[in-house]
Amino acid sequence: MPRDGSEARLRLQEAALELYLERGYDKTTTGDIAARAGVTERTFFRHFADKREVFFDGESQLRELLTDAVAAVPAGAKPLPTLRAAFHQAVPLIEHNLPVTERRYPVIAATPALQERALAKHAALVTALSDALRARGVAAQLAALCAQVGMDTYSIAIRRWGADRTENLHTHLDRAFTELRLAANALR
Amino acid sequence: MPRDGSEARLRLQEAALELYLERGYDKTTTGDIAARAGVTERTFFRHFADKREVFFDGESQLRELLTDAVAAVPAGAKPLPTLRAAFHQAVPLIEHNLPVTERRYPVIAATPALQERALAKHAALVTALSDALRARGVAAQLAALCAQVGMDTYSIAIRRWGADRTENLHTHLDRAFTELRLAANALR
DNA sequence: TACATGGCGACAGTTACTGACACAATGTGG
DNA sequence: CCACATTGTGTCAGTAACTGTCGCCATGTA
Repeated sequence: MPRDGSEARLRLQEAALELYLERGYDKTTTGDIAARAGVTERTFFRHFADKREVFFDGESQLRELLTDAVAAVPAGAKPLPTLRAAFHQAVPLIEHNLPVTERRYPVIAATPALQERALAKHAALVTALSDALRARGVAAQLAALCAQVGMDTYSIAIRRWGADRTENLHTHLDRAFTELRLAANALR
Repeated sequence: MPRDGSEARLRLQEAALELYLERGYDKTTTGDIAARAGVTERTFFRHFADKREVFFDGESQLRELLTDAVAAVPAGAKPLPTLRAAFHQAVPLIEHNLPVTERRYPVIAATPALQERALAKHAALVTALSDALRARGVAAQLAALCAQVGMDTYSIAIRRWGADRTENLHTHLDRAFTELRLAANALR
């Protein structure tokens, strides 16, 4: 029995993804996942809080990258341009994760329970970005609004990129933020 | 045994809210809720899909009101102004629901499982609004972006209103949308 | 070589949720 | 007024997600 449980953790994640793809989320039990990973069900729950959590990983990595990128933007930049710049910084990571993301996509699309968890992860990123903006001196209320709106624009750009890979993510990102500016300009 | 089960349904909702407030979400079982409502646990699951769903109701009412309001906005209006007008139409309903909303708030704030479900309800409203915008001829991609951003701005206005009741919801709504316009204008 | 640490298996237990069947109350057609 | 279908409910059995507890054993350290 290895002292380092990270190997078992990785096997569990891979086994879960495979089984969710093969049989669907609802028709695979946590016992199934554990068996394929070569551990017991109890060990599964030592590594992951629940059956949904095993599906989402590396989110902390993106959060750190984004908050660091926000902090690194030159002082004086406005909130939304700051976020847009941070999202551009994250493009390489997103591109690197694309193969895994593409495998996950059909599973999420098919199971509401995973969609809910994805929304929760999204919301966690929003609060992290809001905190990062406040650390730059942005007023709390404005930071919350911009973090939410910016994150949504970012998500939509990624979604569009996934559906139309003929243009790179940077282009989709700039286009989405431009659409946001134009749409918001129609207010008043 | 009454033929109309809507009474039992209402009792279950009230019982759930009371118990979640008294003991917390995690420490109340579905059997507890059913017992207080005077029915069996099986009947609970005939009325609600799961332990979280009993907490959220009347969401379909808001959805209908908002989509109808979007459809009623004069043709030619841009997406975000359309949504802002629809949100203003919904103010009386929100004000009317305030007592219930205030009771629910501390429970949601204390339990992640309910926060997730609340996010899912929010997302459902976003897609409903996106569809309503497309029905007005807005391009699909723009509709998705505006529905998301508009709904977020709406939610933030409601949150601010809840924390600062010295000004009415209409005022908070207009202020949030103005902040959105100004923040987005800084993009380029 | 003794000891502390930490990941793991084994096992029992709680609880959310589902399927199947029976019954009772109500609305409907004759 | 009497079949009869409909519908909400109770009962019971069963599955599966998750938790607490204990003991084992492999590894890192004195």
